[in-house]
Amino acid sequence: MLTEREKIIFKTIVDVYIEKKEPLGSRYISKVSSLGLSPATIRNIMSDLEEQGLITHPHTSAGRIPTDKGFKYYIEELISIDTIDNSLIEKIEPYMKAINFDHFFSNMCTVISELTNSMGFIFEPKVSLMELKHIEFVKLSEKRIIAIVVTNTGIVHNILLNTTEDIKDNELTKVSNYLNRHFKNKNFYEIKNDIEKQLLKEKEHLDHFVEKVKQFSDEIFNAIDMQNSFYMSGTSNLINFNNKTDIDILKNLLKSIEEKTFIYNILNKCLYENEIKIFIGSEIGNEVLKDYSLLTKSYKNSQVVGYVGVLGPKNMPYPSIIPLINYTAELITKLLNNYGGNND
Amino acid sequence: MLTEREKIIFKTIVDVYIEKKEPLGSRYISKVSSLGLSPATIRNIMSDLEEQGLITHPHTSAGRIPTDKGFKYYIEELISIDTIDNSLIEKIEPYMKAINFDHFFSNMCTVISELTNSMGFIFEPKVSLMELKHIEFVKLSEKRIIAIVVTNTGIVHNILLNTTEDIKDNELTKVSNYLNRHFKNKNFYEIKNDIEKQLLKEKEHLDHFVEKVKQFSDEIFNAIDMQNSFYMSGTSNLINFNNKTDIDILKNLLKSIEEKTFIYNILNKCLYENEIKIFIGSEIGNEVLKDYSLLTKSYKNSQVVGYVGVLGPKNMPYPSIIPLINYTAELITKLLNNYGGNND
DNA sequence: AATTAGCACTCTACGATATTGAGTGCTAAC
DNA sequence: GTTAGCACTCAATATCGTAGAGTGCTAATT
Repeated sequence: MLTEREKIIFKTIVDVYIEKKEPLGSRYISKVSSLGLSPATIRNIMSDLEEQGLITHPHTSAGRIPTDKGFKYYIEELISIDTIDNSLIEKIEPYMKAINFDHFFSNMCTVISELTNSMGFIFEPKVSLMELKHIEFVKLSEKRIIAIVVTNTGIVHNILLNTTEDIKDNELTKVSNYLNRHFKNKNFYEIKNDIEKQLLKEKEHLDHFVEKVKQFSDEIFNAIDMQNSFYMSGTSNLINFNNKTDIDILKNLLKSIEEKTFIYNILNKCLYENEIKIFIGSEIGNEVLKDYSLLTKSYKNSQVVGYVGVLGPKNMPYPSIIPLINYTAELITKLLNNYGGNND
Repeated sequence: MLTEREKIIFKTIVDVYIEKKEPLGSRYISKVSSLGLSPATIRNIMSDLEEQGLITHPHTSAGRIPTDKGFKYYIEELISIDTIDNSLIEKIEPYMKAINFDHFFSNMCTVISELTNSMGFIFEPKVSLMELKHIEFVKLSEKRIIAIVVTNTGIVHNILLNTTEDIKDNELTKVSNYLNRHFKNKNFYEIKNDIEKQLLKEKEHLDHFVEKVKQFSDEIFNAIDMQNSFYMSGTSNLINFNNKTDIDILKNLLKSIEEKTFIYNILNKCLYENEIKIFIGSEIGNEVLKDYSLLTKSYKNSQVVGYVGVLGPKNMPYPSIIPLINYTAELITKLLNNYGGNND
């Protein structure tokens, strides 16, 4: 456990490090701190802090920097996360005008990345938890049909269907009417489970029809389940700092980010989490990202729907970024719920 | 004009430079070339080529590299663009399975970038030239409606509409029926022009209705016109080479690419071009891209619909990449025409 | 007249070496 | 408990020398 004085010194170290992004020496901290202690005393305290694993130094004659554990402690114990700054909200507002949800999500990514100087991302997985609002078929050509599915979040999915035979327009209308009638406002998980049972009931009268519905809906709901949308913006911010970065590491970093798999892995760990989750350096579980932090928060309808977050330098200004992510997640939640509201 | 011998030497220089990506000395070219000339002779020829502006050397004691003009000459005069290699086609095929057009376009970008070790992109602007296949409204909540528009290319657009009053479901159906009946298979340009005239005819009987249709369709067709989709993949390939790249330049490069404006500018120059267009180095018109080349070709329906291309190192293997881009553009053209075929 | 050998010259890349300065750790004095 | 002082460490930077790749020019060769 840290003494009060140690806490003050440690917080100063992290605060100044976040601002200056350089290792801090005892002389400098002594000057900057309000405690009026000499460099030698600061050195002793630093030595204690290092023993506790909160700070470290890159080499013998370098100043101290916080460790991953140090950042964690700083975030959890030493800073208060207040509400978001009003000036930030003003900067977000203009981006909220959007012509559809795709557009809205890209806008949000852009504004997050610009305000945080990091990479902003929004991930929209697990469509299974969404509810069907409307389904519609459009015939493109004789054997090509496009299925359009709107969920309660207002997001529009479309799936190409190839058929072996020419299906008449009125047949298609029958199928969509049937699906809309029976499955509207049910979530995809329920639909996939119920559809077989439901169809068995009809079996007696309409054989060919049942066959069609089954074939289509299997294809559609499986395809939608695989449609994870991933929006991101501000990748170039990741090479803002860290001027000594090896070009090879950088390439791997960009490749990692492009492939997104590490983000999927992280987000899987956050399933059903309500609070903002913070992964610092090695916690991200990716060697090339050891100098970065990832913050993410879920936005939701009735259940978890997706994630919004940032990936940025480990020494990002947490006290202002954390409220921003919280605010954005709430904003998206609010919007989705509004749009998908109870009236139909 | 070059002599036959100069052409051979010059082609050798470019070929080898593309392969080795290093400045070539006279000694090496002398060995590699089949002409059996001594380094001194090669030096004389090189000196002539340099006078013509086809090659240059980074500094006094360095070997020669082709200039932008040199690459242009090489592409236009010295290589034959044959058909695409079969092994490449085999690699593309697995990516053609897609659940919708978004998916298909991203797949194509990925495979292009992987096969060329460059950044692959597909740009889909100018929706005005597309034809309306189907329009449909889905009510999300009392004052929120989502308009879903399918074009003849099979691409699905959706637009959020905010209304001041609650519009009944059957009213919405009327509007969509009206639009589908009158404007199906017309292109967006025609629709925007005709809609006012067309509506005037109806004015007599249905006043409120006309108002609604007009308001909606203005909003919808303008919004779609602004929906330029830009797909890209393989950004990290742009820092593959050029190991001495300054980190700052790299950051600007990524930022440029993220903002895409330079690509828009380029593509505007290519409007209605049928042949593949090649921009080498400074021709791209962007300082940070002076060591890159951009190849792009339009894919099309009845008129130009979009562009597919790559951005990669200036010394990319043009003889294999050019056919690949040609093939991909044809592939997309074929697919779009198939899907949007004449049957409805 | 075209080609080539030979040589002086230029410039980068690389490694070795020295220097500077920031910062620590320890000890002894306050 | 705090501080001053000093020896020590190490990264960063600059300086220098060398090796090597390559050129350009001239004179010799074919």
